[in-house]
Amino acid sequence: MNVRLRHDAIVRSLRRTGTSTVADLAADVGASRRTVLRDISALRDAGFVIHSEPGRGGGLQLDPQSVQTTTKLSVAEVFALLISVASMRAAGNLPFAGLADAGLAKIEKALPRDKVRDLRRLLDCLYVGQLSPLVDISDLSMMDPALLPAFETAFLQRQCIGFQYRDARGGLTDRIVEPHAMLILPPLWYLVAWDPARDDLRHFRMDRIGRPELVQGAAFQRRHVPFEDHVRPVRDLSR
Amino acid sequence: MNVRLRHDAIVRSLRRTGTSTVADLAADVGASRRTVLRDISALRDAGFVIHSEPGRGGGLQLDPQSVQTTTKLSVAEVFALLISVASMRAAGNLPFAGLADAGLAKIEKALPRDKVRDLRRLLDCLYVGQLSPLVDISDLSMMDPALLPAFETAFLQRQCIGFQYRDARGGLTDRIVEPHAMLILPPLWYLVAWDPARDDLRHFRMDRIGRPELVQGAAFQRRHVPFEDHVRPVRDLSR
DNA sequence: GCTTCAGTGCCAGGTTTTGGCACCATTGGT
DNA sequence: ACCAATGGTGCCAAAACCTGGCACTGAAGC
Repeated sequence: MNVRLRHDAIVRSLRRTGTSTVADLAADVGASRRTVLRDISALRDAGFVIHSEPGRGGGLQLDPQSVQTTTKLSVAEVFALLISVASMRAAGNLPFAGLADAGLAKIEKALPRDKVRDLRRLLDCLYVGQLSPLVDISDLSMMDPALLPAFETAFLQRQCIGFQYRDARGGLTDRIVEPHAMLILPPLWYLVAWDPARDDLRHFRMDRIGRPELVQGAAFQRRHVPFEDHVRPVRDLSR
Repeated sequence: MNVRLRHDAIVRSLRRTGTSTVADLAADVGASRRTVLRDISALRDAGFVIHSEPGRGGGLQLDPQSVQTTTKLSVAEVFALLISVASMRAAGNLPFAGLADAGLAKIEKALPRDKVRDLRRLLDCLYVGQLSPLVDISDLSMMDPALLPAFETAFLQRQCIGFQYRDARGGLTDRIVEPHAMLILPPLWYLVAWDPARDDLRHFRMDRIGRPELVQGAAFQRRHVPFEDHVRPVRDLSR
């Protein structure tokens, strides 16, 4: 097992159990006691605060304060993984097509250890919160995943996208918009997009969007306009 | 020298010199030609586009675009991850926690088939796009990262958070709100939060928020209200 | 005094990384 | 046509690193 993954596993285990002994951890992550001790030492070097108590009833305990750091680290790891997926996708063709067994094996081996620091820096800056306890992410009834690839392409290539939209009153309209962002407010997803026809920034509920398709050759009209101009209308949101 | 550091060094060197040969790189980072070639291969797997030209006057060249592309994709996927990790962190034991853990562990092992499907589904479902070409992620002038930890805690622990807010007209008000989500619409960040005092959902520009602090003991008033109720006002956004 | 625990030092075995080598393909110059 | 410079690959042995076992110490509780 990879060192980094094992470190993560240890941190997760500690967070889950609260307190556990080195021997338990070793059994948990499938490594020897000695190795776990080395890992603990490394984690401490990396900034994790891990309390230890010798003697009967003792054990290791991860300082809850440092859990933030913990999460960042593991996020960084997963993120690294996604980057590799992304690169595979870029190299290949279809969205996530590369996620075959071979691809995953490749992820495991080939790369992204060198990316991790960059990622961590990114993650320090990029953050999102959500009202998690109220949300079951696995309930995606409000969002049809099949829609996403088209939007992904539109976002990344600054292409306009057309779709049918059913508004709050049930009326159907055809839209061609420049997609800017997703607002994820579980369980609802909103597309934040500029509607050139209405010269306004609109929010579309993703679950009301149907039959999206890229508008070939229709790049953003505002391509060369400074972004500030683009975003200005949004100020309305902030009241 | 560490692999990761060497990869970094190679990328830096390539960026600095524009074009250089494998032999030069080897001398630069203090490794053998063979090792540098291996590193180049790894970097390519990781998504760096490195052009190469054999023959006299040839050499390696790092495609400046490719670095951006990598970043763009990463940003898109960070969101997805943060969401899953957020839920993982909060729930600790619910669906996604298992999936994330399993995903990582399996990858490490060379993966059972059935989890691959789950993982793919996870990746398919969690997604976000952004108008990347217009955005320089490193420009965070509009957002003070120092603010984030407090908000993270507030999100995750459903604690109210208080801050000073300078509204569009420059007036200062003190707010105590229940934070729901971040809307990231580069370069602006918005906090989407319920303001109990005004009984309304508001959008706050993060760059107008000052001196945030958790309101100890002030959990969300609406803690046990079904999420739908909570989110209903947002429908306004979708027009 | 015994047991349970964290922690350290050491070493043999195993795994991974590295460097050297031979070799091929391509390119531009002579 | 030939040569030198350059990227790229396969192979292998040596070097470096990681791991697990072992013996040990010290602290805490019973």
